[in-house]
Amino acid sequence: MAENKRTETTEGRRERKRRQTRERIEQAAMTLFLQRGFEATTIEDITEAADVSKRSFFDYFPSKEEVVFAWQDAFADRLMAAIAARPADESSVTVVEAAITATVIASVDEPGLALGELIHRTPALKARDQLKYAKLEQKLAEALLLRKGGDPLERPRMRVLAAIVIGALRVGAELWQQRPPSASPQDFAREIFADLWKMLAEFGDEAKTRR
Amino acid sequence: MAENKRTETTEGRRERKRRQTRERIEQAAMTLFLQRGFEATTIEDITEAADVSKRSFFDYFPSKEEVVFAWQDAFADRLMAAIAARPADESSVTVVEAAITATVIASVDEPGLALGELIHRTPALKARDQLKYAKLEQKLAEALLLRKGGDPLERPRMRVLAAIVIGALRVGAELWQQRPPSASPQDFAREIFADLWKMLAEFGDEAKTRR
DNA sequence: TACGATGTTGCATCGAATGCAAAAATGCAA
DNA sequence: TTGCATTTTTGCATTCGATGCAACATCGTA
Repeated sequence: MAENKRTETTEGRRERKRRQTRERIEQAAMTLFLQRGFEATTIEDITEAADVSKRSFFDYFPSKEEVVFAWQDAFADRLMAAIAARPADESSVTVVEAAITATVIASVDEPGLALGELIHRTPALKARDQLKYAKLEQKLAEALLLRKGGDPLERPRMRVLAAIVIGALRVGAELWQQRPPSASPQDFAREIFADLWKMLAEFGDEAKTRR
Repeated sequence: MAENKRTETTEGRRERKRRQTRERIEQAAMTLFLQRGFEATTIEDITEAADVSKRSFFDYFPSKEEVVFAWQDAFADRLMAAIAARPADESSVTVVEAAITATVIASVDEPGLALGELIHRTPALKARDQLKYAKLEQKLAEALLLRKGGDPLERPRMRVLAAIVIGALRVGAELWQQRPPSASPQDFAREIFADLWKMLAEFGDEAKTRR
């Protein structure tokens, strides 16, 4: 396996080389994917470009798709950390807005946001992408529930809140790609959330005063 | 190689046999999937059980996964129809609740709901499953937007509403599987939506009266 | 230095998926 | 019925992703 938690050992040449190789594979794969498409790139193309054996690829990544999504675990981890960092007495709504905004802003420069196009036009990747959102939603719900003391009655409620917010994140990500890079991510996030809460209130009222 | 002018005739034996074969493959595949798992079932297992050649499988389904999800197109179609059937002056909230409730009730007896377990424990299928929800969400948003006259300003709003409702549908589907079959689907759907709208109003208020 | 642990590679193999062309089944008309 | 065109089914070869295994290389350390 990849990362091994070695307590007192200095990172030797082994670990360094391994990390370098991993990065070389990742780099080569990304370049080729963006250049000629995901399906049109074979594992052999990648390993040749990265100068490793075809077999070694699977020592670093469990599948071709995982290369594309490897970076995305970082986002989920950051989000969890951002949630944990909020004061305990804040409302769920406030927590989730602050945490997501902070995480998005911290991740907006990362590579991977450029992959949106590639993912969008590759069915297999699109499916995997949605799965990522689902996992994120699950984690978010769990983290929010934890703040509520793990009360089982709050569970569906937090699941729905997570679904709403991640849904907004997805829609927001789409809108972001269509906007020229003029607007700052801060303002954009603020606006998205303001709209979201307003909509929620409106939909709630609409349902309340109906019939 | 002239164009055939009389192809629009009645359904002959050809079409009938083809549909029968398709159903035979589907049936065999489902049985084997539920019996020994998705990955553990090869195409050859299926085609042997269905008594067709291995090659013919791909004449009927583009991939192994598609067999599992073939039935799900029907749900989306029904939902679209249910939306179209609502009076034009109803609010989006009312429309979406009525349409989804009707569609779920009409589909609750179908095979495929039994597949939840299988899908849940097969990563490849889980990804595909999420993609299905994404497509459904997209379609729902489009249908809702159409009722608003296609006003581009309403677009993000309807996208978010669709995300919320489909999110609730996902959570609801999970909860449904955990409930004993004592409660009727009608009551269950009513309860889910009542909770949903209440939550929306609460989250909206929470955001409004904050800071 | 020598030994054990870890990393890398080649090789064989399986299974999904596609292209192609021969063979079989079907529909149709004379 | 028979002959012919169209569609369907099948077998075969091939590509590619993925896995298991064993030989080989590299590295850290006793």
